[in-house]
Amino acid sequence: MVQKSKRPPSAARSATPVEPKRRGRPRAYEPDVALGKALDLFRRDGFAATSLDDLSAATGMNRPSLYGAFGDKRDLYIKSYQRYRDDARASMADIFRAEAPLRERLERIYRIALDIYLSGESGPRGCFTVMTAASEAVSDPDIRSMVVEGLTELDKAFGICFRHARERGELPEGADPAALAHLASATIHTIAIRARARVPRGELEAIVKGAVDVLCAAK
Amino acid sequence: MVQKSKRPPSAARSATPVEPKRRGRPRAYEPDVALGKALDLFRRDGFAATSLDDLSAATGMNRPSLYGAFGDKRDLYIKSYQRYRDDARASMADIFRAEAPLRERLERIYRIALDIYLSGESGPRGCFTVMTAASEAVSDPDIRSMVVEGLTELDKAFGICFRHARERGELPEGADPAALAHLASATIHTIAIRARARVPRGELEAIVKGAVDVLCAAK
DNA sequence: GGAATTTAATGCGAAATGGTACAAAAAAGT
DNA sequence: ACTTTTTTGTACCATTTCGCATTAAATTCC
Repeated sequence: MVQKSKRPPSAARSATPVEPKRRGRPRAYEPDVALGKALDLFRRDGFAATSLDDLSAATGMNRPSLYGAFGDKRDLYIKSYQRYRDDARASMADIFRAEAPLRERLERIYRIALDIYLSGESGPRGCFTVMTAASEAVSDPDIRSMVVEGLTELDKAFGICFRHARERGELPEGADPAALAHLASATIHTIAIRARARVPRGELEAIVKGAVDVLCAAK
Repeated sequence: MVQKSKRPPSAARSATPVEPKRRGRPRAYEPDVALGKALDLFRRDGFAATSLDDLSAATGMNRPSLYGAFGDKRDLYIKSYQRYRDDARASMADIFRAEAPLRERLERIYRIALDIYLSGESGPRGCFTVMTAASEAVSDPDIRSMVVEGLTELDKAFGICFRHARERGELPEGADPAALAHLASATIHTIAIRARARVPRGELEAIVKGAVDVLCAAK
């Protein structure tokens, strides 16, 4: 009894306009909700320490249903990670796309990042990529390529920010957008790690402020 | 048959001058060597995915011996982590203590870091703190305090570097040593993560170079 | 109402896991 | 030679783990 048993009220998420009248017994769960619960668990405990029983309890689906809906444990892990990346990308896309001064854009990105990393009922959940996916990346090529993709995507988004800023005169001509972008990504990574170690938000914000100051005043 | 069965040739490590004639059956393993093997495993697979059988096979000790020598799995994990931190600290201590120009010190630190993160027979081993300890930190207060300690230790060491550099005129008066130190730590963290995702050394070195350029030319 | 279809629920089973009991082995002391 | 002490090696136990086979339930189509 984890999920609410509402069925009629349209779709829970975006791309499910009208259910086209399924044939057999109706599902007792909403896949998107279940995937979100699985994501939370994987993010908290990692791949190995999360059992199918845990996932079953959290999603409200019994194991065979889980298996039928998402495949085996690794499939579910990968789908969870995809979902995490989609969510994270969506929550940052607007800011990266917006036309705002460099400092403001950075501050907003980092605020979002802190929200993501620090949320969680049983302690800060940290970043999926940093905390568990990177570990799996060594031995699993598929996860590895997702991690690399995520990392370079962030680098590129920051890179565009800094290039923009340089063009607008917010940064001197000699500034190196790629290097600054890597430092901006590194700041994301360092606060993800520290958040997981329960460093309080105030300290993380101080670290972010220092980083933003340096990045906005580069050479 | 993992460890070599040499007994007489003095001590393998530092603080074991002369064995004072132990009473019972002699050990078939050298604790330091065994701990190193355990460390490698934990670093590669994390806490949950490393089984006592794996540890037993890698160390050449059977489970009861393991248990007797190091305690239960968590004890062994913590001792492995302590060993890792001791080793890492030792390999960087000289550089942090040396009187050298800022850029040179940074470059040497990062070279050591890359050596540590990229070594490993079955893929890059990454950083213990970043890859596995931080994950455990949320739920285990002891591990958490070790992680926080390690992070702040690195911050402080970098902080001293930058403060020194400012006093010597390598950095302008307005430079903020603490902020720069956090960025230097963040660079350590980002290369640890990327190394784990098998990003090739060349790319990591490029990231480091860019970071060093920015940090040495701060405001 | 009955067949077809899709899902839920129960539960099995083989393997792995963390931990330990217990006897045999190897050394030192007497 | 015999006891004492310490470690090894085998085997075991209770639990957990993942995956699936099978049966029961709920819905649509005819």
